[in-house]
This record gives sequence, structure tokens and C-alpha cells, in this order.
Amino acid sequence: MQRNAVMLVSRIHEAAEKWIAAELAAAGLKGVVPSHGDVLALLFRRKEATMHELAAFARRTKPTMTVLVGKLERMGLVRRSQSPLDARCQIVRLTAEGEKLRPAFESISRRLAGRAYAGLSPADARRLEAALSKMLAGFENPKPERTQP
Amino acid sequence: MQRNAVMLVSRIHEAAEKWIAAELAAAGLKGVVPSHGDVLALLFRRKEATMHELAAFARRTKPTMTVLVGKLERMGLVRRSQSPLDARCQIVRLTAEGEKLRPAFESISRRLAGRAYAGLSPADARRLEAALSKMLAGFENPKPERTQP
DNA sequence: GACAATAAGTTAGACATCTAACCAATGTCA
DNA sequence: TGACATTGGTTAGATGTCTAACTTATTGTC
Repeated sequence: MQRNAVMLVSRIHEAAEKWIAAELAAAGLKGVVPSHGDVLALLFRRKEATMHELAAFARRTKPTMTVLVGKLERMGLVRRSQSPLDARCQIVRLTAEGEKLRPAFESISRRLAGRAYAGLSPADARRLEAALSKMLAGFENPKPERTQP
Repeated sequence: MQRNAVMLVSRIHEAAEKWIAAELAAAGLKGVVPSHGDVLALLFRRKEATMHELAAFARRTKPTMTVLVGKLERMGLVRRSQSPLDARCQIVRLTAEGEKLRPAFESISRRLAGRAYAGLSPADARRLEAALSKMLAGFENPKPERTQP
């Protein structure tokens, strides 16, 4: 098994998603996936957001966000309403029920970071973030590459 | 936007998957996702494999592998046949058509690594892999954690 | 002001992915 | 040997995700 950086990144991503999903289930949110978590995370921070803003924040497409918010609405955690300023926009807000989840979310978020950085010195953590940032830039801003046959 | 390690890992994972899918499409494999690539990668290495082995290698469930191999079979890249030794096992092999893809795959794999490590010194790369390995272990072998309210 | 262009959302359809349930073949053990 | 457990694989159904096409509302331009 090769253990190059991309493989490691993939496996960490999958393991982290699984861990988060398990924590959400333990908090009473069975069937909630990390993307739902992103939606709630923005609403904890901003009180309200449009579908478009939620999609951008969660880095998902608009149709996907329609599905995600639809589920959260059926679960009674958020509420959708039409914006009075722009009739095209749907405003999404937390319900009282959704607001109750804030402490559980903050706890999960804190423990996630703790787990990720466990065993790393602050200097190691800084170097890790720098290296990952560089790696991300390499994928997101593709330079014209030297083609190797 | 927070740029902690988990967030960076998620974004790198998504960017890398997108890059790989685009490269596969450019190589004439429209609609082929990285998981299909994992299937082919093992077959390039081993000539044949059971569904179970492919699922373990790609870290996907057996039902998912049924779907993935089904698609590759419809595309004419692999062939399924029953094992003569164990009637339960399906043996999956590359077709001649599938074998033709080997050079393109090796090129993509090489360029992927090049892109991931671009701008990192060998020492940086080593430190990065060590840190990521530690992080992965933290998620996959969850230690009993100190609960923080 | 009329009309094209843009923007916000949804619907439709496809697909990878999962869990649960199932079938068939093999292994185990009294 | 025969009952039971285990293993390999598929089927069924649900869901998150995408692209393409569409609807409706706003904006920009002549």
C-alpha cells in the first residue's frame, strides 16, 4: 500500500466524515451528514442565509442545497421563507429546535480539532497547515504543467 | 474562513478528485470516477481480483463494487467470470481494451504526485506525510477521549 | 420603457454510495 | 453426516451529489 500524501488525505477525509457523522448521530441527529452540518454551521454564525449563500459556504451546487435544506426542514431544524426584498431569494433560518443544537455542534467542532491535531506540536501544526495550503493551491490553481508522456 | 487542517484536507480531497476525474475524461474515459480508477489500478497490478478484493482495495462496500464493476463491464474495460475453485467468487479481469489504458493511467498517477508535492522540499514532504499519518491514526484508532462539555 | 442578460431556485434524470435483506456456496463441528 | 455459521455476491431502497433544462424575478442597456 502506497502512503503518499494524496492517499493519506483521502483516507483522512473519509475517516473524519465518518467520525463527524457518528458524533452527529450520537447527538440525536441520525441521518445527518457533514453537508447538513455545514448548513447549520453557517446559520449558527449568521442567523439567516439564502440558498445561494449556503451552497457557496458548503461548496455544493444549488440543486444539492435544495435537497439538503429540504431534509433539515422536514426534520424541523430550519425554516424557509421568501425574501421580502428580492422575490427570487429564499431565506433560511434556524427554528427553536435547530437552535438547541448549538452546544452539541460546538462540542463536536472542538473535539474534531482536538483529534486532528493530537500528537502534533504547535510548530508541527503550523508546518502542516502551510504544506496543505500549498498543496491545495496546486490543485485549485492549476499551472500549465510540463507534460510527461 | 477558517483554514484548519481538517478543512484543508477536505478541500484537497475534493480538488484532487475533480482533477483526477477531469484527467480521466481527457483520456477518453468520460464518466469514470476515481473509484473506477482504483478498480483498474488493482487490475493493472494483479491481472485479476475478486469483487471482495476490489472492494477492500478501493475501500468501498460490496454493493458499491457491484455497481462500479458493472459499469466498467458495460464500457468493455473488464470482464467478470466465475471462479472454478470457489463457485461463490467472481473473478474480474481487464479486457484488451482495458489494458490499453495502462499508459494513460500511469501518466495521470505520476502527474498527480507531481502536482501534490509541487513546491515542497523532500524534507517538507517527509514531515507532511508523517503528520498526516499521525492524523489518520487519530481518526481510525479512536482513543477514549477526554470529554469536553 | 422594452427587451435581452443575469441571477436564484427548483425539477428531472443519472449515478455513486450506503445499509438491510437475501441467496448460494463453503467451512465447521458435534 | 448433517445442522449451523461464515463468506462472496447481488438486489432493493434510500440518499447525497451532479449536470442540464426550466421558471421566475431582477438588472442593465438601448
